[in-house]
Amino acid sequence: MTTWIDRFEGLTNLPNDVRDILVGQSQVLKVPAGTVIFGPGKTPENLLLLLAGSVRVQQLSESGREIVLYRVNAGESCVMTTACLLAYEEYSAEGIAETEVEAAAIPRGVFDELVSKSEAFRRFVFSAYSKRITDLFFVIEEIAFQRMDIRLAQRLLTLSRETDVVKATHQQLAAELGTAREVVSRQLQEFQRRNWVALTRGTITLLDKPAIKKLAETDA
Amino acid sequence: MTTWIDRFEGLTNLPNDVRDILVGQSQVLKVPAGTVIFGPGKTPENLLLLLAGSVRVQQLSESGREIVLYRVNAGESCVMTTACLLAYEEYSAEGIAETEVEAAAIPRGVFDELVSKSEAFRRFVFSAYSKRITDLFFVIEEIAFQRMDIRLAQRLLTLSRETDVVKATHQQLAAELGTAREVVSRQLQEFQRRNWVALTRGTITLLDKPAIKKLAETDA
DNA sequence: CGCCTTTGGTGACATTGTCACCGAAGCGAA
DNA sequence: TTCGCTTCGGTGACAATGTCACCAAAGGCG
Repeated sequence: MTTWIDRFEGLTNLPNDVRDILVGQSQVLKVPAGTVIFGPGKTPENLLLLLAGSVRVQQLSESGREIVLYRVNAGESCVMTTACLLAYEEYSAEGIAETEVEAAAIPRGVFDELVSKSEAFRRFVFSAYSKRITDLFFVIEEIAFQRMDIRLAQRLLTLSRETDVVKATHQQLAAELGTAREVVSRQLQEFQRRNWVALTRGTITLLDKPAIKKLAETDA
Repeated sequence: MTTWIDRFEGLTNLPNDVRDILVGQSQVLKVPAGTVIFGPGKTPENLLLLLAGSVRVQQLSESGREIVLYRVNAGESCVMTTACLLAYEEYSAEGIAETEVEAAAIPRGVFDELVSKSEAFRRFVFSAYSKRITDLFFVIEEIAFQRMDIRLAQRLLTLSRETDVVKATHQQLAAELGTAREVVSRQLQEFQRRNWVALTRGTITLLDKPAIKKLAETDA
């Protein structure tokens, strides 16, 4: 029998008893876009394994500025939810459903039981943690050492996916990169001047992806 | 009987059988200052629990610049070593013994066994992961949003500990903060002009800690 | 249509990063 | 000791980025 489990690469080889626990004790749920999955004052009770949609994890500073830390996509687990369960310290990050999200929710107790019983599940969990940590290392390196025009080019390519359009305000792009709106506006104007993009209110159309890609890969 | 285990807050309540495994299957070792504990091309075989000394974890960029991510102190575990064991992706961080380090080394297999058998040990491990992740969130927030003079003031206070002296070159301080030497030099000159510090080759003497502290806590 | 909110543009300025280059401080060997 | 080398720190010019105040255009809504 195939279940949602098979969508997770790290979980395909679980023994049957573990699969049964995972399927039987968890619940598949849907949350609408915009839902705050976790955040200050909102501790999740479950570990989420994303079946569809994506969750944006971002940091809010006291000064009101934001920065996107990473995204959790279908087939990945949101380990911050397990981290939150322990709530080591007050954290200031929050996770928001960017699209409608379908996920398998594993209650805390079941999570603990699975970690105890299954080596494969342990691997899955620790591997997810490691990935997030290396993601954060990457974010730090980008912020500290990478030029803003290169980071913006990279982000535009990421956000456009297979299309040529990015639906986002300059303010939202600034939050993606942890910078100020004016900086994004100026960079986009420069890209426009080079005929790389067309700008309209709320959307950036990529006219010359190869050129943008070339900049994005500068020194990478 | 007291063992090194009692130096770890999260491990004091382990059942006896788990304690026995931990003590019997691990090895206490010492490494000299400057040893690279883990890093690109150097995968550790053990989870380290620090009994004495400290490990500096830092990121190297291709361009040759560095930034200190966090430090692991006595009583803490170096979870990056477990992350490395899984080696999700190639990581570019490295851990270096800042002082002589005494640590309990838990082999990979024993670590896995303990995670499986003991709920308390699981808590300990996940709590350590959570702490590191929140540490990294903090680093990101600092880099992205905090002024350099404030960050330098904070770092000087941290590095001086109970003394009034920081033994470090401007270059080393720049690596602490992920900035350029010139920036550190200029900020220190400004501090000197205000009679907050005295500068000699390789050492910064803090003359007016309260004033430095006041700056460090600006808007905190 | 007119009002209002959101979005983006602009210039001035502060802060931080980069580059090229220099001089001073220490260190070791002759 | 003195010479020569390396490391450390200082400096000015400039580029890139962040901040602030303010304005104008676009779109939504009654």
